[in-house]
This record gives sequence, structure tokens and C-alpha cells, in this order.
Amino acid sequence: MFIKSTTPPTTKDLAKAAGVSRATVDRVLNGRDGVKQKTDERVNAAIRELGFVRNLQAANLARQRNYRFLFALPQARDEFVQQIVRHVEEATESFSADQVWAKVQHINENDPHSISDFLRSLDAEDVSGVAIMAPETPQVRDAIKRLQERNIAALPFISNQSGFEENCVSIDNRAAGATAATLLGRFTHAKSGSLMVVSESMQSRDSQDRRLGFDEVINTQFRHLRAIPSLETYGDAERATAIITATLLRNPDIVGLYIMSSEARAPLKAVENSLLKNQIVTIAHERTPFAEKALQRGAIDAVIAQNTGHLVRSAIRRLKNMLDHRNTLKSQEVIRTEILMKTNL
Amino acid sequence: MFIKSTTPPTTKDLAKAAGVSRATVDRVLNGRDGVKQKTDERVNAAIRELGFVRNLQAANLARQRNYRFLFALPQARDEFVQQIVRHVEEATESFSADQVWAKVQHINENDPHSISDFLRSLDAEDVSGVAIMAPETPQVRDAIKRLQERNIAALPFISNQSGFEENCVSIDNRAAGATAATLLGRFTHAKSGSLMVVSESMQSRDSQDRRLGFDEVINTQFRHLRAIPSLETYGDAERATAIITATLLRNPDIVGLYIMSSEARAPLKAVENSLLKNQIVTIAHERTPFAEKALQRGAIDAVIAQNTGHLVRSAIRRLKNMLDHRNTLKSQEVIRTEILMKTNL
DNA sequence: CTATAACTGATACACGTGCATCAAAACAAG
DNA sequence: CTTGTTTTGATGCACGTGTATCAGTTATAG
Repeated sequence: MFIKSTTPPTTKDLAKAAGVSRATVDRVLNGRDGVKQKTDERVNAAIRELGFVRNLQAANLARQRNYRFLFALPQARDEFVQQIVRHVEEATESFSADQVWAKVQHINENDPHSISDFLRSLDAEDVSGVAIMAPETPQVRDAIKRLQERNIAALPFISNQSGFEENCVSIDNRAAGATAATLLGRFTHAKSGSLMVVSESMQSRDSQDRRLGFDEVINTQFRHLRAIPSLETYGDAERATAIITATLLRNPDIVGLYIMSSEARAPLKAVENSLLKNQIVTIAHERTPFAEKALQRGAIDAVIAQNTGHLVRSAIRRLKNMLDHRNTLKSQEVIRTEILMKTNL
Repeated sequence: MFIKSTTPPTTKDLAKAAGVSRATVDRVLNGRDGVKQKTDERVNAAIRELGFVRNLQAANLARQRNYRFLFALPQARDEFVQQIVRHVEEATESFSADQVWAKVQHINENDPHSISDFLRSLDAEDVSGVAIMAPETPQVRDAIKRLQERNIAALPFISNQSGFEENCVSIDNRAAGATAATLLGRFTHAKSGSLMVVSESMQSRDSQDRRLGFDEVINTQFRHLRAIPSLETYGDAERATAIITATLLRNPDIVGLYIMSSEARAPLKAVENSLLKNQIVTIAHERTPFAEKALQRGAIDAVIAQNTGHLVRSAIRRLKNMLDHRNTLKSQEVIRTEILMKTNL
């Protein structure tokens, strides 16, 4: 149990233990210079000995710190982005007691120049950190680095940015693809057949990674199945319907469908309109209201998703930790590849 | 974006806005009596108008509040409990900056009397809240209620306690069972066959719920499969081996295995030693180091689990919120039924 | 109208830390 | 030794809120 009435040590206790004044303790704790090495060591020894941890609340109070975070999200208002927006608003509520406030700012994700301009325009007085969801480009990568120099925490959010592997909120798309493949392979009972893969665009690294993981599993573990080249919808519902219908007609042996894009509506409708409807095992991405309903009625067999709320909160915690110079608890920030079925929604 | 240099309103601002003194604001905020109703309303109006939220850090600093939580866990040191212990220690680290400290105390989960004694012995000076993992009994339920009267937050943890549905960290065991059934049914390609269910004991409500969900799905969606009565291991490895081996011999048509208990070692070994090894689809519970390895090598096809770290952190957040009289963000505290396969570990 | 009770304001100190200033002490170099 | 520099101590105020006391102001009852 806890030892009764033991209050955690304060800087005052530290000062006494190290035989110095509170002023000196302050100099050591906040890395100001003008401290003899020997004194510095004595203070640090006392810190270890007492198990001192600085009271962040008091410190933040004193230095009037608060955390204003911005989520720079794509302009496209698809269901996935909407989910994120909702969770940002929700998170603001639960974090407000910690002096954390978060807002959404939509950016043109396909115009690296404007993104970089936008990031440059930010003022540290105004925003303490930014979570950026945008495809990887040199401009954006640079802009992020420069933000950090100006004391604004920056965090690639969901979209991968190489060079920030250690410090970003991202998804293991390869694992997601591999998981989809495993489910398709195991769910279908066909002796042989083709698998259809639908994506919004194969340009993005995310899509490529998913496809990579998908193919890897199909080619090694389900050799009786054949994954046909990815169909690209370019976010156009009509186009989606057209190419999928055509592909279904051309490949009567299709037994599985992997919808990689977060918009599953058009692809699913196209399949449902075809006659094969029931024989095709379908795996989709992202937990959207539509996907949930489709799972319920059996139109989709499983959904691969990340917990959007967790993504958002994880980003907030990481930004905060960056500013506090604390390291993040890794196990809490792992973003799992979730498998959702009708039974575990 | 944020409005530049806008600091959140303080009690001082509130006082000015409401045309009262800070003392009166304090009386209203902390529910002390001796305030005219009209005054109270004026202050509350100002609160709404300014969007005032009390600075918890400052408040906790002033009243020297800190949070000492206890996790009362079963004495049995199986892998699942060990995971929890590990995560409690881990969480202590990441929460320490918020003045939150958590410890584990092992209790004899099968002796309600001693549990109730233990809970009664706790002092509010000493511990601010307890998360209790113990099977439901009237004594324990009572003890929990009495803790709350003594200003100690109490939270049923993982094990269900009826009457606390709204305020507990618990698992939807029925969904877990249903999910296991769906996976078994879809993974196996047999035209017909039996499913074996292994449990530690069918006494606990958790096991019963899992079985319920399991049967429901098998009987409605996979009528060609037959779930045989649950085998109970009573936590005894030898017994487990014996009854499972016997059951396998008696039912050569077994095509699936659902290991409901968190200890999967003995059951799995028994199956692996039999000749049917490869034809039996296996679903287990809880993400333990052993289960992970078994997934990797293909001995288990899927694991149904909850995120242990999340369970622990969720409990801590809920206990803290209870003490702060804040309501918890529900969506964050939902405990998902996770499906783990080799590809999404 | 007075006596009493119910309410409100003024004021002060505390919590643990950050930050700034100035004087005092310790040290190094000449 | 003196001079100048580096290191340290003492002190005070700030942050936003909780808590306490006491005097002062209203409202209510008789």
C-alpha cells in the first residue's frame, strides 16, 4: 500500500538535500548556465535519491503554459475525415481540463506549396503544435522540420512522411493489406478464383503498401487465388461503378473483393447490383457509418480499421509530450490494425 | 485558428462579470451554502457566458490533491494477470506527471469475506481509489458501495458486478464468444463437424456469457457445425490434457477448438500432440506472450482479446474522473473486442 | 424600528514552480 | 594582494484556485 501522508518531494526538499538554494535547483532543472559541474552533479544526485519528479501542473501554471493544437486535415470531406473532425471536437472536451485545446484546419492536401505556406504562417504564440495529414512531399517534410525549429511541435498524422518514422502517428498499411488478404483467403471456400482490389488511387504510398502486404499473403498462402490488378476510382462514383461492373463481367470467377479506399459506397453498390452478390467475400477499410451498416446487413464481411478516436488522442498526447520534453509511453501509442465484424462492433 | 493571446477566463474574470467577489464565486463553484439563489444564478450565467472551465491543475495544486489508486487483482499469477500488473507499472510512469500513482495489491478473489475486510481497511488518506477485479458476490458489491460513501472511488474491473454497469471497466463477453464462433465457422471449410470448447470453469458469469454468444452464432449461422459441451480444466494442466485427449478420441469429427480460458498452454499442447493437429481451427483468448508465439507459428488461428494496457489506463481515467466529478468521455473508454491474427499483432 | 439571521466582500496565505534582480561569496588570474 | 569573473544565495512576485476569518451589508421576523 502507499505510505501514509507522504507527499512527493518538492524543489525545496531538493535544495535542502543537495545543500544548495532553490535558485540553484531551478538553474539545474531548467538547464540555465552558470552552474559549476560539481554543484550540478550534487543536485542531480539528490534528484535521483529523492525520486523527485517536477510537478508539471505547478510548472505549467507558473509559466502560463497551455496547449493549442491544430489538426491540418484534407479538404475532402469524406466520411473518414469527418470522423476525425468529430473526434477532435470530442477530444477537446476531455482534454480541456489539462489546458489542451484542439482545432481542425482544412488544407489542400494536394498542393504542397500552399501547405508549406500555411505552416510557415503559424505563430508559436498562436499554436503550440500541429498534426499534419498530407501526402509525403519534400516541401511538406521541410516545412515540418522548420516548424520544430520555431518551437512549434509538428507531427505527421496518418499519412506517412519518411524521416519521421519514430515520431508520427501512422498506420502499418502493409499489415492492413496482409490482414485483409488473410481474411479473404480464409473466408472464401472456393477452390480457385480471382480477387478484385479497388483503390481510390495507386499513387499514394499508403495504397501501395496495402497492396504489397495483400499480394504477399495471397501469393504465398493462398496460391489457388489470383489477385487482379488494382482498379482505381479516382474518387469518382460513376467511374467506380463502370469499371467494377466491367471487371465483374470480364472475370466471372471473382470470389473476393478488397476495397482499399475509405469510400466503400460505390464499389459495394456495383457488386450488390451484380448477380454474384452473395458469393463474393468483401473486406473494406475504415469504420464509417456506412461500413457499419454494411457489416450489420452482411454486405461486408469484415472491415480493417484503426480506432479514429485513438488516432486523434494519440496525436494530442504526442504533441504535448514533445512540448513537455517527456518521452511518450510507446505501448499506448501503438495504432492497432483492427478487424471488425458484425459481432464485435 | 485560435484568437491570439486569449487566456482562458479565471475566477477573477468570473467575479467581475457576475458583479460579485471572488469569495462568492468560490462559494458557488464549490457548492458551499449561504448563497442567495439569485446570486447563484448570476454566477452560473457568467460561467456559461464566458465559457469558464476551472483550471484543474491550479485547483489540485491548491488543495494538494493527488491520486493514489490501487488495483486489487487475483492472487493467481497467470499470464493475463501478469500483463495487467505490467501495465499498471507502466501507466504509473506516464500518469505520474498528473500526480497519479497506481499500485497492485493481490487479493484472494475467491474469498469474498477477506476482500470485503480488505476494502474496509482502506483509508481515504491513503488511497483515493480502487479498481477491483473479483467475481460478483453480494459482499463485494456491498463493500464497493461502502467505499464510495467513505469518499474512496471504487470501480469493478474486468469482472462484472451487476448494479455497476454504467460505471465499470468491463468486457462484452457475449460479443467475444460470438466473434470466436464466427471466426471458427468461417475459417473451417468442413461440410460438417464438431467444435470443442475449453474453459477453466463454467461457474463464472464471464464464461457463461462467452458460451452463450458462441452458441447463439453457431446455432443460427453455422448449423452444419455442432458445439459439444464445455470442458472444464479447473486450472489444472494435467486434467486439461487428459480430458481434451479423451474428447478428441471420442469425437474424431472435431474441426474447431475454442479456448475460452486465458491459459491456452495445456489445451493447445494436447491438440498438437494429437494427429488432427492441422485440421483443427483454433481460437484462443487473451494476448499473452504464449498466445503471440502460437499465432506466429500458426498453432492458433486467431486470438480474441482486449487491450490490457487500455483496460488499465481506462480504469485510471475513470477513477480520476469520479474524484474530479467529471464525466468520462465514453467513446474513449469503450473496451473493444479485438481480433488478433498473425498479420496484425 | 430593532434584533437577529442570512448573505457578501475584503483580505490574506497556501500550494509548487518559473523567473528576475541584486548582493554575497568563491574562485582565478594578474 | 587586488581585481575581475564565475558561481551561489536571498528575496520577491507571479500563475489560478482553495480555504479561512472577520467585518460589513442586506433581508427577515418580531
